[in-house]
Amino acid sequence: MDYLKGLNTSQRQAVEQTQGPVMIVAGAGSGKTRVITYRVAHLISKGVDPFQILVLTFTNKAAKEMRERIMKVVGAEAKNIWMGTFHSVFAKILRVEAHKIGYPNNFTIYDTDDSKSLIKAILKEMNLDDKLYNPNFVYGRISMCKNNLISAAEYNQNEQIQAEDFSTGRGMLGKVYETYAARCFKAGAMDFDDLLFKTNVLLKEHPDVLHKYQHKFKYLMVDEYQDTNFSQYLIVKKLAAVNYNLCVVGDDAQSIYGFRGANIQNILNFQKDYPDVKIYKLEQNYRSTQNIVNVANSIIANNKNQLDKNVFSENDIGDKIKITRSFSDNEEGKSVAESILQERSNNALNWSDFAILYRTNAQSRSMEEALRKLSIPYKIYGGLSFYQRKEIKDLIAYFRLTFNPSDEEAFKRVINYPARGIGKTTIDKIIVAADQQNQTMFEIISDAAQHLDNRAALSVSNFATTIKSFAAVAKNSSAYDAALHIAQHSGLLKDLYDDKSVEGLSRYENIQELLNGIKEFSEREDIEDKGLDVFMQDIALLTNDDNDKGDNKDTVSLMTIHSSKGLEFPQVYIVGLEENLFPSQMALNSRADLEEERRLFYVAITRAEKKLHISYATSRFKFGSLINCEPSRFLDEIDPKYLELDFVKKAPAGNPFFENERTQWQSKTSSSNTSSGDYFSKPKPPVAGKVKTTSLLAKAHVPTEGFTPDDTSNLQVGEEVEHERFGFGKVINLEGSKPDIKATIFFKEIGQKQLLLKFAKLRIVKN
DNA sequence: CTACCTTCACTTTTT
DNA sequence: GTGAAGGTAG
Repeated sequence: MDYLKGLNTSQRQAVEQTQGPVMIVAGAGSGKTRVITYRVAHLISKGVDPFQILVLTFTNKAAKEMRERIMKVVGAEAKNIWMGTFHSVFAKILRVEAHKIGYPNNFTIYDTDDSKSLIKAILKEMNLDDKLYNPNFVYGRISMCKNNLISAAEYNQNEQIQAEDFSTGRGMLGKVYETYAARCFKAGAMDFDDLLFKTNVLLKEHPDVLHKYQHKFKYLMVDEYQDTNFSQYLIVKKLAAVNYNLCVVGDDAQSIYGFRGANIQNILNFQKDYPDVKIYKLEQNYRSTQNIVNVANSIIANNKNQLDKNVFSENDIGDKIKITRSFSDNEEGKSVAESILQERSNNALNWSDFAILYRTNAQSRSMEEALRKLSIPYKIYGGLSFYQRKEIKDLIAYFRLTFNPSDEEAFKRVINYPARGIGKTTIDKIIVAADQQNQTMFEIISDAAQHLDNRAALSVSNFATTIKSFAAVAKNSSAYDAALHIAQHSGLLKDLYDDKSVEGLSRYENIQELLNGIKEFSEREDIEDKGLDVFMQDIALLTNDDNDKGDNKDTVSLMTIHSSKGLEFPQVYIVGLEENLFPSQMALNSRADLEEERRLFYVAITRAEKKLHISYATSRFKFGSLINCEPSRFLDEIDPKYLELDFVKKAPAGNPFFENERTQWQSKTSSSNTSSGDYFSKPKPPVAGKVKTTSLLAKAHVPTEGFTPDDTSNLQVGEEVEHERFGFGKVINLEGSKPDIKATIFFKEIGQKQLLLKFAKLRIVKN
């Protein structure tokens, strides 16, 4: 057992304790992944069938990485382990069992956009104010309910919830939830939360199914246990209730998904659920310097609610943590980019040794700009994933509709894209008819003549025929052939091809890339059924990093702190340490939220191996206008002895961040303006006050009194006309023939315009 | 019905 | 500053 040699005592104990409940409390950088990897390898080497091992992770990235590492130890057998995110594993199980709870096994998975769009539609149909019933709020509320296993029926029966809703004027929320659930069901669709919620329903209502999986999975492991919500907690608890071989791994200090329903109590209370649990603490950090670990500890010490542990490092003491102040977000980007350039050449590092971490995706822009100006290669992780791009979602919507014509969101997405003359009025009629007849929208258009007048009925039933023909083609073709056929015959490919703008070109390329991906899938030899329907099944669960073709280019990494979890870099820059940004403004209302932000900062700090840089700006653009920023309270929580401030010669007594803010800021500004070698456009001094844009149409033309449009069918080039809003102008060209004559008119106030004479209301000015 | 223009909301984080 | 949504001219 070679692999056991490389482990320290507690790591090794955790690996060898394969029976019964086990909790591993793993501090940051303490070799957690190693332990899980070896524990699984150990199980297999002891003769456990990989098919009986279930490993649940939180992100696709973690699952992928772990599988690769296990593969290195135990070889190809690792492929047979059940390993994946909660969502993907239970989606896979539901694909087998869904019919037992009334869903088709080929159910669609609604992503967040689909869910919100459905909620908006429902609010509109119910005539509810979408300010009061903000779709984001409603979605969050429904999501929270599902994560806590509160069904729509229970929601409506719960007096406390009802009272609360009525008191805030949102008495219809329960009805919205109910309708939303019913519409998803009707569409044969599950949203993200349903994948867990319905798994719970399945296990509860079908003891035989529960029994089957309890016996199938003899060993369970859950990574990032601190991030589980109640729904996930209960699934795990039920599945483990026969064999009790449940091992959970986590770090309460790194619980950062509370906003998504994660319940930190799940890990804090694990011992209560399993009194005979064996607990192992991994406290030695192998990743970071002592300075970095100490800073992280000094931050997290400000939180109250946590498991007792003492993370330490025996690595070098290392450099102090460098704190940089800039006067604007752009300046911050510049200083980070310059610092990377310098650190790289001083220490002979690669670009990939650097990461820039931020609180919100919006912050990436100023960083990107600065990196680009210095020709530093970078890659942004997260943000809009490939599969969330409009054109990709459009094509996938066609696929979805092909296999599940009930899919309402896919239907609405493509019914009139590319344009086929089916407008809002027609769609509204379809919705009403579907509701009245209790049929799906697709059923209505399959029988269009019944519900619509001639012209609309024709275009709509053509659409239905097209989709049905796709289904026929898909049945007998490989995924790639089917996908290509659909892309072509839906008109989508042509529509994108015709768009020669820069964005249009990139959209077309994206579609090509998706098709290439499907082609690769079609050519895989490890899968038997290579139909497009199989390719489609989990596409909603895929995220950005699943599309990476493992191209290990040497680039600086940019990402949010959330997506950096589990990663490590020699040098880390954490940017935007400002009040209302980090901690986020949304987190200032409760102690629990603020503690979560602090844990987030802890996660960020502990990504760094050798050197940590922190920066903040005293002003930044938000919502397009400039605001002033104060340094984050978290900075004050760091013991100054670990810090190096590059902007204060000698740290003033007391709080080093607030003192003399103004004078320091001014000296920084003037010095940076005089510094040479400026690759940047002149730093713009922050302009106090508003930036006003003057609208061209600010003052509309006031028509001459008694304005009445003339008959313009015989209008001639050179004549002067007056338009109600555009003012006075001269006809400079006429083209086309009656009644579709198009006139080019030069208006004095607003410039040239093209107008169709049969519509335009013009008065001919007589000289 | 479509195209364009104006307005407004948006920035927490992800499966 | 950006993208979606709604309004309105053609």
